[in-house]
Amino acid sequence: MTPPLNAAQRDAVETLSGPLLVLAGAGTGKTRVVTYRIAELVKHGVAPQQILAVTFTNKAAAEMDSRAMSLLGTRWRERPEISTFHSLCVRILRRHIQRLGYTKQFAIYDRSDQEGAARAALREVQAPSESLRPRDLIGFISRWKTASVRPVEAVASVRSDKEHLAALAYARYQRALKAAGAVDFDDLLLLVEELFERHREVREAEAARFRHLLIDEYQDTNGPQYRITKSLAAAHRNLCVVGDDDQAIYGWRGAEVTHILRFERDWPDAKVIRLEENYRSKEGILAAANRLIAFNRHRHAKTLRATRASSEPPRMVPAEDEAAEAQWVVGDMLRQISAGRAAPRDFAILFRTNEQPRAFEAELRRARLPYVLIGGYSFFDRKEVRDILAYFKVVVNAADEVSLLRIINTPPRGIGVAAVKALMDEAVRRRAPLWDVVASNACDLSIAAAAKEGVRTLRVLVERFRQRAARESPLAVATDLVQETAYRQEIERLYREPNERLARWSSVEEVINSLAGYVDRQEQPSLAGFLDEVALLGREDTSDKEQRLENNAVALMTIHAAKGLEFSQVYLVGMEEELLPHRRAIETGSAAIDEERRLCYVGITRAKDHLTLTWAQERRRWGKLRSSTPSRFLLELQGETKEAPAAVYKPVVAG
DNA sequence: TTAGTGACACTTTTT
DNA sequence: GTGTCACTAA
Repeated sequence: MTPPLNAAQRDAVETLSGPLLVLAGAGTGKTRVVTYRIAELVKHGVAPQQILAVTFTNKAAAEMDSRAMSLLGTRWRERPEISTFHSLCVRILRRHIQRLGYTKQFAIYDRSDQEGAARAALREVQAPSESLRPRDLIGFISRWKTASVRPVEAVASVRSDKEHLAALAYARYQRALKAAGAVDFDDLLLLVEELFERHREVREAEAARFRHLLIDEYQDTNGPQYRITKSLAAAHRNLCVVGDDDQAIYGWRGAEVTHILRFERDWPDAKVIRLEENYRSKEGILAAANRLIAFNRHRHAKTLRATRASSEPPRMVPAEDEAAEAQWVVGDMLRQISAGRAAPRDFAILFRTNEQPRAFEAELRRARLPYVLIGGYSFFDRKEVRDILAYFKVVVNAADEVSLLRIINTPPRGIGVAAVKALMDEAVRRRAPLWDVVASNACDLSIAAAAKEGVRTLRVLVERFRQRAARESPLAVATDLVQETAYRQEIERLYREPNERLARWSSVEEVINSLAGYVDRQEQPSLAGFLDEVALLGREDTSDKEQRLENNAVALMTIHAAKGLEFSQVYLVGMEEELLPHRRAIETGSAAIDEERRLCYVGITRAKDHLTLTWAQERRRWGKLRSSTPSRFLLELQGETKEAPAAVYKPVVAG
C-alpha cells in the first residue's frame, strides 16, 4: 500500500548523525521521514527514550507518536519523547524551577487566567477602562516576552501612551504572576531559557537526556524555541530540522522564518536535503496551490511535483449566506456518503476563525453526521468548567490569586465586592499573597460578619482538601470537592431552564470524566498533573470516547490547527475578503497578506483527492447582516489577479 | 450583600 | 448571540 521511500527521503532517513536540514514542501512525506528516521535510529542501537522529537501541536505529536510506535512495534517498553516545545518545557521546569525562585507547584496560566491577571494589573496602574483592554495588554506582553524584552526595557522603549501604560502593567503583571507561583505560556519557554543560561549543569543534564533531536515545522520556531533547540543539541550535534518556508503561518506569534533560512550558517557542516515530490494531492489541487503561492514575492523558489495524476481543478461554490454555505457543504457530503463514495472520516471542513464552525455544527447535527470539532471555543472555556478547575487550582496552589478570586464567592458565601477589596488591601499592606489573609481568617478586618464567616468556610474547605489531595486519589478528592461546594445547587439557582441546567451540570460531570481518563492513563496521577494536562492540551480531549468518534467523523478545525494533517476531501470555507485574508491582515499590509496566503496554501494542500472552496455573499456578524466580497485568493489560484481578472469567477454552481 | 436588568463590546490564528 | 460590567432595588 505505502510506496517505498524515494531517494531523497531515504537519504534523510538514513543520515543518522550530525546536523541535517530537510526542506520539505507540502505533502512530500515529511512526517513519514521523521517517523522512519526514529525507527532507523532505534534499529541502529539508539534507545527510544534518547530520541526527542518536537512538534508544533499536540495533535501532530499524538499522530507522530502513534505512527512511530507502530513502526517500532510493541517490543519496546520505552518510548521516544515526542512532544511540543511547551510540554517539554513544563517537564524541565517541574524538575528545576525552584532554582529560579519559583515554587515547585507552579500553576500554568492559560488565556483566561492571563486575562484575569491582566485585568488586575490594569486596575493597579489605574488604567481607564477604555484605554487598554486586558486582551490587548496580553498581546503587548506576549510580544515583549518572545522578543526577550523585560519590563524595565519595555518601559524604556515605548513609543505611545498606550504602550507606556502596557509597559507599566507588564511589570505588575509579571510580579503578580511570580507572587502567585504562576507562569504563562511564554514564561514556559523563557524560564527554560533562563534556567539554561544561569545554570550550566542543568542545561548539560537536560541536554544529556537525549542523543538525537528532531524538530518538525522548524519554520515556525520563535526566538526562545530556537535558542532552546541550540542548547539541547550543542553537545551531540545530532539535530534534524524539517520545515517549509511556504508554510510559515505563525509570524504573529513571534515565529521567524530566518531561523530555518540560517540553519546552514548555524551549523556549517549541515547536510541539506530537499523533498519536492508531492505524494498527497492530485495534480489539479497542487497546480492551484502552486499558482497561489507564486504570488508571494519573498520565498525560496521551489517546484513541487505532483505524483498523483488528475487534472480536476478545485471546485468553487458560492452561497447566499453562512447558513446556505453550511447547508450546501453538508448536503454535498451526504450525497457522497449515501452513494457509497465516501465516509464521514474522509471529510474535513477548514476555516479561518473560530466563529465560523457554528453554522456547520448545527447543520451536521441536523444531518446526523458524526463530527469532531478540534480546538475552538469550547469545553474548557465554559463558566462552570472554569469554576471547578479554579477550585482544583486553589487546592493545589493556594497562592494562585486569579483562581482564588474566581471562587472566593462562587457559589455566594457572603464575600461581596467590598469584602474582597478589604482582603486585597490587607494583602497589599502585608505584602503577602491574598491567601495568607484568608488563612489568617481576617478577624481584625472591618468587614461584615457574614463575610468573615464566608472566609472561614472557604479556608476550612480548601485546607481540608489540600490535605486530602496529598494522600488520596485525585478522583475521590475531586468528586467530594464538587459535592461540598454544592455547585450543583448553584447551577439550579442560577439557571431556570431544565435543559440549560442539565447541560451545565453535564459539563461539570465531564470534567470529572476527563480527570478519570487522566488517572487511567497516568502511572502517578495527581490533581496538579491533571491541571498541567488541561493547560497544555487545552481543548483537545484525548479521552477514548472522543477517539472512537474520531474514527469515523467529519473533522472541523481552523486552518492553523490542520497544519501537518491530510484529508481525502477538504472544504475550505469562508473564502472571503476580510476573512481570508483576515481584515486585520489587510489593515496591516502586504507582509501580513503574504502570511494569509501561506495559510490558504496550507489549507489547500491538506486535500488529497478533492478540494472545494466556498464563500458566502452575505454573512451575519453579531447579528448584523453584512455583504462580503470573494477572496482575492480565489482569483490568484486560478492564476489571475485583482487587477487583471480574466473572468470574474468560475464557480461551479451548487446542485 | 445579592439578584435582576440592560448596555456593551466582542471575534484572528495557538501553546 | 454571549459574557461582563454598571446600576438599582430589596
